[in-house]
Order: sequence, then C-alpha cells, then structure tokens
Amino acid sequence: MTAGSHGPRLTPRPSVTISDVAEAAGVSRQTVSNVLNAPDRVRAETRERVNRAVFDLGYHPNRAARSLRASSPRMVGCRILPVHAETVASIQDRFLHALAEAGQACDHHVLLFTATDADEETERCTALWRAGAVSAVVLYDVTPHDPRPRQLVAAGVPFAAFGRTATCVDGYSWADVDNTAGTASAVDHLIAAGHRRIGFLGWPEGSSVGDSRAHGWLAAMDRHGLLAQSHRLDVRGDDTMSSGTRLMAELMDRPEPPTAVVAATDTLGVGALHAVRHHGLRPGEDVAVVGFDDTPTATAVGLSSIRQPIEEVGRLIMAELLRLVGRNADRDVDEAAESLHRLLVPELVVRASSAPLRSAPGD
Amino acid sequence: MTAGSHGPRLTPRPSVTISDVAEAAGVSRQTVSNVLNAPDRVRAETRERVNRAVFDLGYHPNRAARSLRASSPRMVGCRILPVHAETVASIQDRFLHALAEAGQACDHHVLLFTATDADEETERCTALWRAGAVSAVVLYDVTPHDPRPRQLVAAGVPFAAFGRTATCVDGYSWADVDNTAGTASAVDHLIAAGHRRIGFLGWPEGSSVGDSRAHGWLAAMDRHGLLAQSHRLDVRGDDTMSSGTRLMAELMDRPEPPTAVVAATDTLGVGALHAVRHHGLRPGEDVAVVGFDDTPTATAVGLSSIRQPIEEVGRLIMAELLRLVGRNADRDVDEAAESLHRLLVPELVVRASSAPLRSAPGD
DNA sequence: AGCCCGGGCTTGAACGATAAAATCGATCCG
DNA sequence: CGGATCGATTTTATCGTTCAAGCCCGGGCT
Repeated sequence: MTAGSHGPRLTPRPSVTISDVAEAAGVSRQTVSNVLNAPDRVRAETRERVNRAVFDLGYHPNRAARSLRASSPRMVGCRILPVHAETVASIQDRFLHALAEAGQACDHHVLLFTATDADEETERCTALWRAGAVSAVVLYDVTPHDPRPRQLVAAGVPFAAFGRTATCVDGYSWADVDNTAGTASAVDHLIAAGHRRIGFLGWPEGSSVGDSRAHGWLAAMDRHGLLAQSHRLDVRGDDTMSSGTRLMAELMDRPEPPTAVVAATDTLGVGALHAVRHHGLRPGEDVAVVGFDDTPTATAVGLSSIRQPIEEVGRLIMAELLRLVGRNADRDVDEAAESLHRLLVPELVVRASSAPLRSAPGD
Repeated sequence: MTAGSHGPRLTPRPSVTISDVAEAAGVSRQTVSNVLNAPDRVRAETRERVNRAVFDLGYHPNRAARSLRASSPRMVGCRILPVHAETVASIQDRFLHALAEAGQACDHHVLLFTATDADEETERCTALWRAGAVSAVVLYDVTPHDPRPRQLVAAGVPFAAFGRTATCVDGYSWADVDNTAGTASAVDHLIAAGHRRIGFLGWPEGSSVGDSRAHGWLAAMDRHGLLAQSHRLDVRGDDTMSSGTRLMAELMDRPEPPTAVVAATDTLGVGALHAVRHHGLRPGEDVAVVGFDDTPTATAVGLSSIRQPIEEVGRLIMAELLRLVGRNADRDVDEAAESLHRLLVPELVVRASSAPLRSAPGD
C-alpha cells in the first residue's frame, strides 16, 4: 500500500488555467471569469456548466495573475518579533492567529517578515508595499513615541496599528488597549479585596506603555484617597523577571511594605512572586500580585493578570485594512471616511495570586 | 510640523515599473531586467546607469508579475495554530520566526493560514499551492500517525515537515527532534544528581510523540538498571496542568514515591510542581522535576526542561523547501537527490527544579 | 419595416515581468 | 575584403487573469 518511492517525485503542478475550464465548458475565458466574479451576468444554465467544469478540473484561479491584473495582492504584511528569553512570554501568537483568521474570511492572507529594529521594519514594509507584495501592513505593539507610524504615513504605505503614538493620533488607523483602565481595574480589585498599601512595579518613566499603566495605578490610588502613600510604593526597572524580583524585594524591605502590587507586565509580576516566596510569604494570602498581559505563564503560576482582548484587536485591524484598501480601490467614493480609533477595555483575570485578604491588613 | 490631515489620504501607490526605469536610463526593459537578474550580460557602464535609475525612482520589481512569469510565488505556506489556554505555552512563535528569517535571506516569505483540523489544513495547503500562492508548505508538529504527509504527497504538494510519521518516513522531507534522546538525557541528569526513583508523567499511550518521550525515559532507566521499578512510576493523562498536578499527586501518594520525575511537556511539569508544593515539599530540593519544550514558562518558574533546537529546525526546513522548489525548476538535473531526514538532539536546560540532591536519597 | 435596447457571450488589450530569439555593431581571421 | 564570431542590446512572445468594448440576436416600440 505504501508507495515505495525513491526520493520524492514532484508532480509538475497541475496548473489548470481559466482557458482550460473555458474549453471544457464550451465557453470563453471571460464567461468563466464572470461566473466566478459576477455570477449574475451569466445565464443559470451556463453558470451550472462552468461550475461543473471548475469542479471537475479542480480549478483554482492563479493568485499571481489575479494580483497582477487587479493590482491587489490580497496580502497583509506583519513583522514577527523574535522571542525574548528574558521575557515571560509574548501574546503575539494570539494576535497573528486572529489576524490570519480574520483575513482568511475575505481571501486575504498574512505575510510574515522579520526585522532587527523599527527602521528596518519600516524599510521592509515600504519595500513589500512598493513591490506590490502586500496591500497594507500591520504595526504591532506601537508605543507613544514610536517612529513607525510617522514613517509609514510619509512613505504612503497603508497600515493599521495595534497601539498608538502620543501625537499624530488622528493620522492613521489604530486599535489599542486601554492600559490605564487595566491597571486601574487591578487597583479597584485589590481595594475590594481589602488592600490599602498597593505598590506598582513598572519600567522606567518615558518608556511609553509603562507610563499609561503607571498612570492607571496612580489615578485609581488617587480616586481611593491613597495618593499620599503612592510615591513611596512606586518602583521601576527593566522588564525582566530578575528585575521584578529585585524591585519587589526592595519594596518589601521598606518600613511600610505594600500588601499588594500591580506589575506592568507578567514578567515583572512573576519576578515579584519569586520575591514574595523568597521572603517566606505566600502570594495571594500574604501579599497579592497582579500582572499584565495574561500570558500562558500567568495561568501556569496562578498570577492574576489583565487580559488584553488581542484577538478582538486583530479582527478590528484586519477589518480596517480591508476597508482601507477597498476604499482605495473605488477612490473618491467616501474619501472623507474617518480612520479607526478604537480603545478596548482589558479584563482582569483573577487567580490565586490576588485572593481576598483573610484578615484586615496589619496597619 | 505635524501635517493636520483630515482622515488618512492614501498615495495612489507609486507603481514604478520596469519600463519607467528603462526610459529613465535610456535602455529597453529587458536590459533593466538583465541588470537585475544577470548583471554579467550587461556592460558595466550601462549597468551603472540602470542602477542609478533604479535607485532614483525607488524601483522594486512587482512580485505578482514576477511570480506570474516565473510561476514561482517565492512564498511558503504555514498554518498557525490557535493558542490553547490549557497549555502552558507554545514554541510555534520561535519556529515561525526562524522560518521567516531563513526564507527572507532568499527573498522568500511565509504565508500564514489557519485551519480547524488536519483535513482542513491539507485542503488549504492544496488550494494555496494549486492557486500558485505558495511554492510549498510546511507542516508543523507532525505526529507518528499524522494523516497530513500522506495527503500532501498524494496531492503532489511540495512540503517539508517538522516531525515525522511512523511509516512512509522516506517519502518526504522532514526534520525532527529526538524526543527519546531528550527524556533519556533528563534521566541521566537526574541519576547524576543522585536520584534513583525517577517517575514519568506522560500522555496516554498511542498518542505518538508522548510514546517516544516515554520510551527515552524507559530505555534510560533500563540502561541504569532501574527497569524493575519503572512500571510503578509511569503515569499518564491529558496534556494539561491540572492533569500534571493530579498525576504527580498520585505518584507521591504511593508507598515508594519518586524523588524525581520527567514530564512529557512543560505543561505537565508545571502541574507537577504545584503538586510538589501542595504536598509541602520543595521542588528541586526534595523532589526534582524536568519538563519538555523549554517554554518561557519553564524559565519563569525555574523548571528544568529539554529545549528543542526549533530555530535550527526552522532553518533546515526552509533550506530544504528552497532546494525542493529549486530542483523542481531545473528538472531532471539530479532527480534522484535524497530528501531531508534529519534528527536533531535537544538540549537539557538545568534550572532550580532539578538541583542535585543534598543528601543521598533514603534507600 | 426600421430602430433601439439589452441580455448573454466573445474578443482584444492590458497588468509587469522575463525567456528566447532576433538584431546590431564591432572585431577578427583567412 | 567577405564572412564568421561574439558581446551588448532590443524585439517578440508569454505567464493567467480581468476590464472594456464589441458582437449577435430576439423583442418592443414607432
């Protein structure tokens, strides 16, 4: 039964063309094309005959030819980031999957590329677009001072971004997660659980996304009348586990240590959990920790975390791109249509690391 | 400075064609083509002039046109799997990144698609290939009884696989990781650390990859003269954390509990760590645990794990695909060239969860 | 009858690139 | 000096598809 093949023999590629189908159905190329692209222009009987031929021959329209004629590759470019060993995990796989799935529904596909930095990314995006390899590109993880949106706008490359820059926010389409709301909801949750001294582990000021997460924490603390103590509970460092551990240890050694912390990422949060354990305390029971991103690691270690609706972001971005390139096709139609500016609310996922305090905190 | 734009205005796409360059350089299209594809056929002076025009106009050859003429899309398809919440993490992102990077070096790109099951995946692969959207496809995570290689061979779609089936192994190109060697090295490591009662947490027999990992453990136990006890230390369940916890608890409740376990995945391994802690024991000091895959979570929780050289796999597979489609181009040249069959050795990464025992184990 | 209309289909052209063949000019040799 | 040779460049044809225009024919209107 198993064909005893010596080395793989490649079928030379069937290559059924539209003309083959036309001949088989006894009509012209264009009629076949019409059956596929504008069925209402063809008599039902003919349509039937053509469809049968399409099926019998296993015809699939050639994408290159179609792209060439339509000057629309039905492709969307997206950089894939390298996996960083220092960091707990990425959620880019969730994003890419959502993007690919949403595109597929409209016969669009995702083209991956890699780049070592933002400039190279912009360059590749531009090159891909000018080569007609993609109709548009996606920017992942745009930060407030990100150079990429500006560069792509300048180059005229259609794109949509996950994340947004501080300025020029109207100039392009984006969907983003409300980081501020995220950390704020973490604070609310911790307050409800009985905590008052709630610290923040972030990365250095000026590093953009971190700032909004810090701001959410600070604003919520203020709202609960806890602003006074907050400056003593705010520490910053790199986005690594060891940094999270160090920062948390630092906080716990202070005269009035926090009973809970909000970390700007799961990476820092996991680091913080280590510090808690190392101090002989139990996460969730003695000290609560909440992370950010809801990476698989958070699930694994029972770290409460703020989950970004990144699948929704992926879908929104793909839909926006389809709109953009579609609009570009029938130009002038509703030229003034707004671009997408969408802020999504993340959701807190409560796990063991932030169970309610059993007794009122020590103070 | 910030252009006060109302809604994004799309540049209509520059669309510099080869004719534009030809005109600018005062030569014919074909000469420009030659400068780019066969520079030695063109006089140095002319080449210079053309290159300048290419640069000045920012010309990028249109991929669709090139694909159409060459009937080679310079694309490779790969399914992206959904992220499973139950599972600790995937290493597919590392794979895709390596694949994209390797392809990029030869002007090939990765096209993503999604599918709900193996049959749909095969179907999509075939459709993409027949549509000329990809030159070849990649199969990720092929298991011993996987139907996909057979289906693709039957459909004539060129492909290379990460992982291999039990039978028909010669019929196609693959690179795989030696799972058996992986778990065996974990056992060797644990033996060296002073352990003797070493258990195994796997998923049910017949579930393919799990079998070879189980086999590596068993063979190594045998080699160390520990075969007799092994049947009492072998437990199986689903690949989820809760399952890992349950299985480990079960083992620890036995009369002669293991002092160490090898888990078939990090997911099971992390679950096992929970069980260890829940029993009031310290992972690494009282009971050692080794996982498999070296996911970011393993790093986060200090779980020793067996790291698959998946970047290397990605590179090998892309290289093989380039070879395959290249060979297909100049047919008959060395038709009998073997396909790729490469087994890579994974590497144990030692972390806190399997530090050497401080004292000799009791008995 | 003559005219227009329009549904249903076909033909011709074009998208942008490249392989293959043809052209041109210069050089070389007998 | 005629013919062969060779290198550099141009012309022609083609990849598979779709847009635009054209054709054919039956039916309704004047």
